[in-house]
Parts: sequence; structure tokens; C-alpha cells
Amino acid sequence: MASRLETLCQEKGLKMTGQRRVISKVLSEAEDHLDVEEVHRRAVRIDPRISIATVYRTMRLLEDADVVEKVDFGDGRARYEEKRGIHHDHLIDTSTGRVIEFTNPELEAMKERIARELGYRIVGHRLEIYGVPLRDDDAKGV
Amino acid sequence: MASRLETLCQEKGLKMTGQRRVISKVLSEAEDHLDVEEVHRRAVRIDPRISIATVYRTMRLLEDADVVEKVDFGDGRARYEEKRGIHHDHLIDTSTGRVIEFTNPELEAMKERIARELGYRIVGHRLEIYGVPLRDDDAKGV
DNA sequence: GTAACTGCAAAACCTTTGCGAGATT
DNA sequence: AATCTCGCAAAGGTTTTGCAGTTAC
Repeated sequence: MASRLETLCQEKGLKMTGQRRVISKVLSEAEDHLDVEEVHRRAVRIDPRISIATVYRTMRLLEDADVVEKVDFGDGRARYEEKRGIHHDHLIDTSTGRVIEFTNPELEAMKERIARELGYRIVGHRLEIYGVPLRDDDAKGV
Repeated sequence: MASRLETLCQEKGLKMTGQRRVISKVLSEAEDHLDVEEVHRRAVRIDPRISIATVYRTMRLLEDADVVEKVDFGDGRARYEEKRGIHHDHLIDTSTGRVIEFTNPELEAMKERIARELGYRIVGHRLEIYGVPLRDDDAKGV
């Protein structure tokens, strides 16, 4: 059966090649934030004839089609996540690299307000919080 | 007279070479967010014998010494700003590339709260808002 | 004097692209 | 059949690094 991304691609009038089908499947099944190399690694497991160039091209394609979003956690390479409805931000656990997604309407409203007060309309925004797990005594301390 | 960065470097026990003095001066006098190439351009005007490799090495050094901060506005190259006391965020005007800095205590408090609720202590964070100038009719509209 | 620093050029990364061959509609 | 897409390998842009000579302390 076609993955969600595959359906979206067809709706956009893109040719559904084997490679795109595989990449779409990989992305649809991924729960983490994959970089291009990781997408390629997983895609190759399904079909060894997929080149990294095609992954790059497909990622850009999907990004332009607005079905995936490029995120950047500051380590020099792009990561991607499937684009869902509501905007969310990221908390990156610097001790493990784990990425936690969160949403906060109050926060979003504040971003809007700040931009408006500066005379701007938001076209994009991102918040990344880098943190380490709380120890018990952090709870009461500073 | 020594620039603020120069003083800071000496306090950290770093050798104060001519190159570092020049780069420190460039950074101390800059009001915008320079990328490495721009730092190099300006440094070379003062002393033509400074190589781009030295600029890269010095920027990393200053970053490790916690006197400058690397920022990334999504265009594939690093920019730097002198690190000051209070944290601030950035609004990037996508129509011009202009960068506006802003601070908002309420926003900072909210970041703290969100992290704590997720079980984390913040070690770093950044918010970037990308926007375009408001037109008059945006003011009342959505 | 010694450890740290520099310039140069080469290389390492990540990403994009030209091209001829091969798919998809 | 026409067009889009692919793999390959080369090239692009940014950043790092090995080495031999130089400098600050």
C-alpha cells in the first residue's frame, strides 16, 4: 500500500519511481529526525540501487512540495521530519542527542506578538532548546 | 588600547598575537553578524598577512573561550556575535537579510518552564523568527 | 628555549550538478 | 515517444588540518 508521502507526491503530479517510493516509505516509517545519510542507509536496505544523489534530490523535492521539513540542530548537516499540521519546537538532549518535540500555543502566540511589535509578519520560525536531564536536586534549586 | 575581546583572551591565558589582536578588534567594532569571510575581509584591511585559516582557528578559539557566539541563520555558513550578558533572540527580515535582536524576559521564562516540565535543565537555546515587514493592512487583518 | 601559533595548500565534509542512460506516464 | 528521473563522478562551498617555519611568553 502507498505511504502517506507517496500519495502526496502523486497528488503533486510527480512521477512515482521505485526510488521515491522507497524513500517515502523510509520517511513515513521513521519516528526520528533523519539526516540524508541515514535516509540513504535505510533506503539501500530496501533497494541497494539507490544513490545518495537521488536521496538529496528527493529530499529537496519533498521539501519544496511541503511534505517534509528541514531542521538543523547545529551540527552541520540537515535533518528532516515529516511535516504535520501543528507547528512544534524541539528540545535536544545534549547528553544523548535525543530530540523531544513539544508544542505550546502560549509560546506561539508570544512569537506572533513579538514579531508584530517589531513590525513584522512571521514567515517562519524555530526554537531549539538544548538541555540536560534534571537531577533531583535541580528541582528545588535555581 | 586593547579591545574588550583582547583583554578577555589574555585573561584566558591565550597568546596575544598580532592576528588575534586584529581579529579581536574587528569583532569588537562590528555591530552586525559577521561570517568568517567577512571577518577575514575586514582583518586583511588592517593587516594583509592574515590567512582565512587563522580566522577560522581564532573564531573557534573565541567560541570555546565563550567570548563570541556562533549563530546560524540557515544559509549554510556560520556567523558570529560578541557574547554579551543577557540572552537575546533574532528576527531575520527575509526580504533584506537584516537581523534584529530582541530580548523578552517573559519568553525566556517560558523557555525555562517548558524545559523544566519536560524534565530538563537548559544549557542553550535559540529562537529565530523569519519575517517580512508588515504592510498597513496587515495590522488589522489576520 | 619551548610551546603555541601561523600560512599555505591539501583534504574533509556536506551538498549540488552535468551528462548519458534508463524509467514513467 | 516525450519527458522526467537516475547513477555516476566531478565540482561546489564551507570548514578543518598536516606540516614546516615563526612568534609570544
